[in-house]
Amino acid sequence: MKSSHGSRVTAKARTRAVGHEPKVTLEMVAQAAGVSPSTVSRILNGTAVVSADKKSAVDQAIASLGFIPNPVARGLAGGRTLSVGVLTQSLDSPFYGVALRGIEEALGAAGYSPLFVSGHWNAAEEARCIDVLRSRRVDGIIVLTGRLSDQALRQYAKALPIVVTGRNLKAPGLFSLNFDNHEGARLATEHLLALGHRRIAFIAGDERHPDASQRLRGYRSALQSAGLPFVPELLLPGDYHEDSGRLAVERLLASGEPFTAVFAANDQMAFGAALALHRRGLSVPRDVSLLGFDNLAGAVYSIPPLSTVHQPAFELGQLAATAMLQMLAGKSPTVQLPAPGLIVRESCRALHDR
Amino acid sequence: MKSSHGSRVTAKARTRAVGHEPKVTLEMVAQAAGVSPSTVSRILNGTAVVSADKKSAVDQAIASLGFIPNPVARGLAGGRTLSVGVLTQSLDSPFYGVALRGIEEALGAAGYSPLFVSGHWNAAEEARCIDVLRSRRVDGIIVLTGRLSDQALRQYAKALPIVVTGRNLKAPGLFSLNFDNHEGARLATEHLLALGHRRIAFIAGDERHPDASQRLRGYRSALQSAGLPFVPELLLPGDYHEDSGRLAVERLLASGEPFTAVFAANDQMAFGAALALHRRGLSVPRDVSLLGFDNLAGAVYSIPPLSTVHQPAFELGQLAATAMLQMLAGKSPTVQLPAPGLIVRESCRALHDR
DNA sequence: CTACAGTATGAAAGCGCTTTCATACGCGCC
DNA sequence: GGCGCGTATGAAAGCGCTTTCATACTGTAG
Repeated sequence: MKSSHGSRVTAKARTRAVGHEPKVTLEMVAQAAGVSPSTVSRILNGTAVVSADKKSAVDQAIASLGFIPNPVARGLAGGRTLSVGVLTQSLDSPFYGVALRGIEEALGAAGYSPLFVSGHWNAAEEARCIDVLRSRRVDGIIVLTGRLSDQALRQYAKALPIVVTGRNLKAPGLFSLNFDNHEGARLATEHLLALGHRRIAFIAGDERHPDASQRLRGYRSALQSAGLPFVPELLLPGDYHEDSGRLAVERLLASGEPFTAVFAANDQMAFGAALALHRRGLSVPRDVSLLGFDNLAGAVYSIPPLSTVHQPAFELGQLAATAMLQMLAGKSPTVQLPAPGLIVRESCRALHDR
Repeated sequence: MKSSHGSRVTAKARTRAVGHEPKVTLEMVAQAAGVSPSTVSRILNGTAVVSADKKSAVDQAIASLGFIPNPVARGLAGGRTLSVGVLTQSLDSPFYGVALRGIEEALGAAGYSPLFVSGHWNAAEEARCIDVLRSRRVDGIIVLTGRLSDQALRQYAKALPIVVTGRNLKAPGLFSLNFDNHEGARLATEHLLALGHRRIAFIAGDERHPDASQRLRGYRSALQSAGLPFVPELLLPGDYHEDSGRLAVERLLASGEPFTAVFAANDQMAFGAALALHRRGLSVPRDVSLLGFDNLAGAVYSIPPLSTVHQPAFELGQLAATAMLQMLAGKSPTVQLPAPGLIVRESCRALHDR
């Protein structure tokens, strides 16, 4: 640091001069209220009983000085940072983006801040993200799906409260919030069945995702309940991205396998499928019925508007955050996700022939 | 995960199993390397010259202990937290989501973490967000558009480096990164003009957004250059959301005003417009040509694939972060956004008649 | 050979808060 | 009335790091 023109200017003084922030500290509050810093801290955190008159004096000092506790100092001293880490897979996912919003809202209302990191569906990267979060001393971590092993998660939960979505595992310090994907897929398939469809293609998601395999099982179990055989040729692999949906339909069309409906394991693949159908001059729903899963914002504006299974992304985020808050407060989470529901729009039609 | 030979459990693994972090501190590193904490800190930050042998001893101690500096303590002591605040408007925006990913990536590569907050297009809320960020001692703030006044931004920049997108203002400690919306809209309009369209409707964005009004001006200036009159009836108000696009087209259709093309100031409104057209049995591009702006991920999979102006959201984020990093390093940012470009897909057709 | 810059390093003082720990002050009880 | 005990409060010790400030130790000029 260069010392400047003769006069001693400390870094601190300089920041003050430039930055407008008066930087009120807890100590100043204590002084103004005529009490000790410990007392102020106790009032701030409700850690102990203080006499009513001191409390009011401190409250007043806080108000008049405009004191805002420094979360960084708090984090160092107390071990709590009032921040919770959120491990998501990508920030720009149309589905998880909404969940993040839910998390932010619920956390913010409680004075907590979320710290988002993206694992990009890669266990090693996710593990690195968790390390970042822990080094930043978050008070807890919300894990949105991802590929970390249950084992790893349980491990983390020993050090820090964890809320995880898309899994079913119980462990101390660990709460999981799961959506009934099986039921959702079953519902969707039944809808198609009820409309008279018998040859329903299914575009699956990556089977490493538990939710993807659950959806597949839901499809199969609806078929089975209807006494219909499972036709392997109608099961197309996908990866939850648009392009895999497009490819799947192209392959299906090329195979010559007859079908009257396509059920995609998520909306993004349904969008891709719609494009492939459109390119072949096939109209939805006249020639082929199309059904998605997730109820993304875009589903309303696809052409035609896509029928789909509603997955409550916003609530998912909100509830995950609520559960975390409950754990942080030492309570045992009680939240539960709403049941799946079908959203019927215009992409499926009833078959009258056959 | 690396596999260890045999069934040996490392000490680290064992401590983890107990749920007790090793918590290596700088002091332990110092001790292990036989130097003082100050020296370790100096090596970590490159703040001063240290002899080569001590440096290597420290480096080795760091590696073998697996030391990770505690950002919280760093933040308290040094005033730097290696985190930068990002004020976005909503986490689940298809456009800004991508920008956030760019920011995360560029920041992460430099060891910084982003702290996202959403202002929801509300100046008061944005101001509150900025306060949160400052109380968390971020080293700088990236502001993605928003409604804060230039004045307020300049003010903030006195205390903290600021990078802002979607504006053109110069101030000390403030860097702005702007996309040429006017040119983009001009380009797009010219494209329609070149295809023979003469009655081009324009669905505008909220005029309070500088970019929205720039796009409108681009549209008008292209019209003017072509010697075409500006028809007020063809200018429809919108708010950048899908539904306003739908409504705009419905109103336009109801008005009876003839038109052969619709240029929406962003893709989201174009999607809404497409739906309204579809509902009226109008085909894109056969009956009406449709052009968007932004080149959202969904534009590729809309039906038909939407021609649009490419706005480099990812680069925008990346470059904003890079600029911030440069400012943080005491340099003056040099980054610049790429020029607008038209993405021609299948939503516009050439007019041969008339 | 002493004196004086110049350097690498260590000791120590914080950063702003939380949390023991200790102290003084009642209070009821035998 | 002395003893123990519970209670409100303050003093002080950290949390893990950065950053003066001071100190040995160079090397070189006088």
